[in-house]
Amino acid sequence: MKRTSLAGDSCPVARALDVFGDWWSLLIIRDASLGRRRFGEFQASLGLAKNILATRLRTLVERGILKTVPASDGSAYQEYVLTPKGHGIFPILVALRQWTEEFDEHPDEIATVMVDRDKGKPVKKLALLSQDGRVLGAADTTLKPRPAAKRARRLVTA
Amino acid sequence: MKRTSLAGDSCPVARALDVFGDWWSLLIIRDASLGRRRFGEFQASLGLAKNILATRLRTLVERGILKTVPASDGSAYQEYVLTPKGHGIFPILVALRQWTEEFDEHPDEIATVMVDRDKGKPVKKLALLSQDGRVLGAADTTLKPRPAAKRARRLVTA
DNA sequence: TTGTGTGGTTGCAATATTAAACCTGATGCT
DNA sequence: AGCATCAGGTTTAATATTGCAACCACACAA
Repeated sequence: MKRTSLAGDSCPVARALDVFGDWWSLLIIRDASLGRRRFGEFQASLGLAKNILATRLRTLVERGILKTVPASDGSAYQEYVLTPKGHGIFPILVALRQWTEEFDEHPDEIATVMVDRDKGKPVKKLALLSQDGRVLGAADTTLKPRPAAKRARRLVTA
Repeated sequence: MKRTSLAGDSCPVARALDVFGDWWSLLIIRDASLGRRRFGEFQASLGLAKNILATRLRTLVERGILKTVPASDGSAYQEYVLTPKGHGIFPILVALRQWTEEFDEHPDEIATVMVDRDKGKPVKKLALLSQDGRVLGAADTTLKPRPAAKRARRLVTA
């Protein structure tokens, strides 16, 4: 009767959620992407129980989202930093942010705006483009079965 | 000792997660965006317990992500469809999908590819652009305090 | 070497998830 | 109309996860 795992699911959305789709993981990742690195920083920032934080950090490391490195201040402690796989989550954070900016009932409670570092101006909305450069909305897309490509090997060996 | 709510948080990422950041909601929304509408369809597709599905649907309706409409086949049952606020979640689903496509260890287990309906070709990666059209990565962005604008009213009345 | 901060682990109470049984109104069949 | 069945839930009870607080070990500072 465990919480059902989505790890084996064929839907890529479900597979992503299986990795960091729980209540806290994305917030930890957000904090990490803001430069937080230490256990105590995460705990203070998120206000979650220490045991929960400990297990989340452990599984995020196991799953290759975070890695531990020796503390940057020379002390014997360790720090948690994003791997490339973890940095790849950035667009998801942006998408979540932009959804709130557009649809939240109390946008005045949002504390920050994402700006480009160079000019300091707010970024544009994430754009989904076709290969020939058209902007696509949900209605302009469909899902197709994935081309078999590598899966063929299994059939060959069978 | 309830599950801590993120509703009042000032971070837009947290606010979004508070609305649909639990284990099942995003998958229900994904299904809805694929055209599933009926309780039984969701249940069969997701394989979750019916009581959980019932409560999730109820809260998603309460929060303005889904709305109920009379069944499209003329029967007396109701169906669940996305509101505009719900359709706005589409980019988040795309971002999750693309993360898995890029970083999953077993990409061969992904069943589908998102293509543009016109040409049938895979869509490009979501792009974050500055106002002058440069492509931005995480490192090219910062967060700035939100311009006070409407918040001023509170200060005035104080 | 005594004290304090960091980074956890452990135990327990509260809450959430799950599966399965049950219920109710709608639909279909004759 | 009368009966069976289906869609869409609710209820119940077992199990799992969360949250809090107390505890612990090591690092570091005086």
